[in-house]
Amino acid sequence: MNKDKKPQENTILDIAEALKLSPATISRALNNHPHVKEKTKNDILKMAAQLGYRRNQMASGLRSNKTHTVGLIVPRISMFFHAEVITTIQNSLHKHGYNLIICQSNDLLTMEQELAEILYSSRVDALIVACTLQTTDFSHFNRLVDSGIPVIFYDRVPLDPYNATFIKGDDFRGGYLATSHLIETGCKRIAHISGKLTSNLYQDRTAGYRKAMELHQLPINEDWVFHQELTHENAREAMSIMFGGPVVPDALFAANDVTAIAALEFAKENGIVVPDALKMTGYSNDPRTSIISPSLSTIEQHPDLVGKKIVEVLMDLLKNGHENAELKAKPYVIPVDLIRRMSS
Amino acid sequence: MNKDKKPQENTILDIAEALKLSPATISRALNNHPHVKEKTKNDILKMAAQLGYRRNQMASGLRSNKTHTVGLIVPRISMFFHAEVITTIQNSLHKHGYNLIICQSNDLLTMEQELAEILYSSRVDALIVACTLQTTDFSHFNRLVDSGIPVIFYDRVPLDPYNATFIKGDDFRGGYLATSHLIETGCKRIAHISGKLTSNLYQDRTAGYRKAMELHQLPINEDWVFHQELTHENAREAMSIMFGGPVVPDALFAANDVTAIAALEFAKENGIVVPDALKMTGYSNDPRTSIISPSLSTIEQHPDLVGKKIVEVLMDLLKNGHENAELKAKPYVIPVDLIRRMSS
DNA sequence: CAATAAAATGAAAACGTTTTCAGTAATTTA
DNA sequence: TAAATTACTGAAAACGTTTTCATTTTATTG
Repeated sequence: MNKDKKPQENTILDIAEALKLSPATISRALNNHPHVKEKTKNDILKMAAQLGYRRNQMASGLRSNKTHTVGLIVPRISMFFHAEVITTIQNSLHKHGYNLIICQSNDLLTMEQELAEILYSSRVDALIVACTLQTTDFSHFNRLVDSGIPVIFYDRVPLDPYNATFIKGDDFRGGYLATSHLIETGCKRIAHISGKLTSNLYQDRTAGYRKAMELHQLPINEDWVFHQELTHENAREAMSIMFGGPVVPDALFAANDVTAIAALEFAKENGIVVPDALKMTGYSNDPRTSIISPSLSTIEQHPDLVGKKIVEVLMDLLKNGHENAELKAKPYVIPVDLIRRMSS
Repeated sequence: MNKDKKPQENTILDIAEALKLSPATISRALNNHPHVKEKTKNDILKMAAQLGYRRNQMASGLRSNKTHTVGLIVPRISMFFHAEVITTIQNSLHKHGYNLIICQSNDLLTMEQELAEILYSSRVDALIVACTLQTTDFSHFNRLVDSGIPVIFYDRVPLDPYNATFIKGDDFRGGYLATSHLIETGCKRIAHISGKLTSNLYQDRTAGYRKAMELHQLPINEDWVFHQELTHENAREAMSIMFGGPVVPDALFAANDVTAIAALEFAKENGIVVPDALKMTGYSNDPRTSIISPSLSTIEQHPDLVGKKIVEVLMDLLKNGHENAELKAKPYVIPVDLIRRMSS
């Protein structure tokens, strides 16, 4: 191993000196700027490799005001959907030569605000955000937006018109598909456990549910429509309320898989046979839904497509700046699909 | 919103000018350097807040050679264990004022090498790595180590003596616990599906298995010990080999949960009743293991403890430099626990 | 072959901090 | 009160790039 006193980094100046060229030329060659002779460029590249040169991102960033780093704020990376989206984003960004700083808000608004500040002062070139469920005010992103840093929202996106790009799944269609499917299998008394309506996700999924019911002229029992935090416990609670009554549902559309799984467990424990007595669908295609028995029907959100689209839009934004107003105007909607399994 | 032509960033110079002080003093105050008068410091802090000042990390990093950013290379963030570890790392680093750049190698050695290069040139202050299963040569990290950048390995760690800190689960004990448990429930013909022995993980888990068998004077049928890539398909293949023979195992210790789940599915499909005819344990406590029926016994690796320890060691390394040779000498081993469930 | 245009290179000034060294103000000591 | 400390502040030089503008070299044209 290197035993020199100073394992000094080789800089652009070292290359310049070795080749009797100016640092300016070296810089240009390294960024393959058009106006540098082919031969000199090759020489420079060769020498750079030989000296083990690595660009100092900080110096570069300081001067050019570009970090080649993108920030990401997400509620929790352990949520399957997000993990998949992140993976895709990361891999595609990598191809474009960008780094990704991933931050978790733990679904806490204060954390989200703090992270936005930090990423701002880290001078990320762009920011990708999946909001907290509580986020209804977006002023903590203003700083970024005002500074001309592209901010892209996905999945959980602003409800009010906000001057940023966003990419979302077709939650309305998802709700509609899930509910229609249950109706087609012959169910008439369809319950729905959903999240708080502060989030676009649940507004849309619920709207899809209502639309499907309406189209098939089925009445909605409002006692069977829940808007609550989608935890395991809340799901069991809702189930016990519904199945404690005189009339019980014959189907359940759960707005996420955690709830569906909890409901299924409750059913199994209480002798409610799924799918005979109760048919069910979840939402997100969490890996657990295919493992549990009976396996759960659910909605596939195509996290890979979401991730791809995010990067695609992002690169466009970074290249062409914000001139392209059209880009910001229209939200991108990623299609969803129903996955039929044993539970329905 | 700000409609000025230039929403210019306020710098340290703006604060200096506003307060008729020198930039040096501002810098000191902002880094609460001891030698600055309490009153001036307060003035400066107040003015900084008023001007909405945010330190420019790149300028700061360029000058001080510190980025306050830590790199992380991990095979896949969607693996439950890693997702949990990362979450803990991120949250604790955040408290210390550090950012985390998370990268996925997709379990590809070439990717790992490339990422190490990139993170090096991004000048991360430290690097945390969970290696690829194929990684047996670690020279791509030399560059970092030689430059004095702390490199910490966890989970999948170098086998050969390598000049870096590492933190691992007690895989030997995990293998031993799982196997002993199966033996205690009365099993005698215990099979073992494990990963390739190029990784410390499987070397140790297998060693634990062998030790337990030996201590209880049970013979090991080497046809029932598999070392293969731990995929769904391979697991089913192994099962079909074992259960195609004249004598069949009465227990299986699978070296990860994916394999255990696949094996359990195979058993269910082929009328092998778990746990009556076959008892099983997995490894990692993936959320799916508690959902599947029968629920799978497994080994809890305490990802939160792993994450905490990583950051603890890292901070020590960053503060005290590498002088503390003792730190590097001894590997940190995080305890594991057996979780008993219905499958055994 | 001169005149001009185009291509390739260089000199030097940024970018926003931190830090060394020196200097001034405030405090203590003799 | 002068001398010697100590506490605080400032001037200026870094850090390693990129970029503007000027300059030199090379190619093209009439």
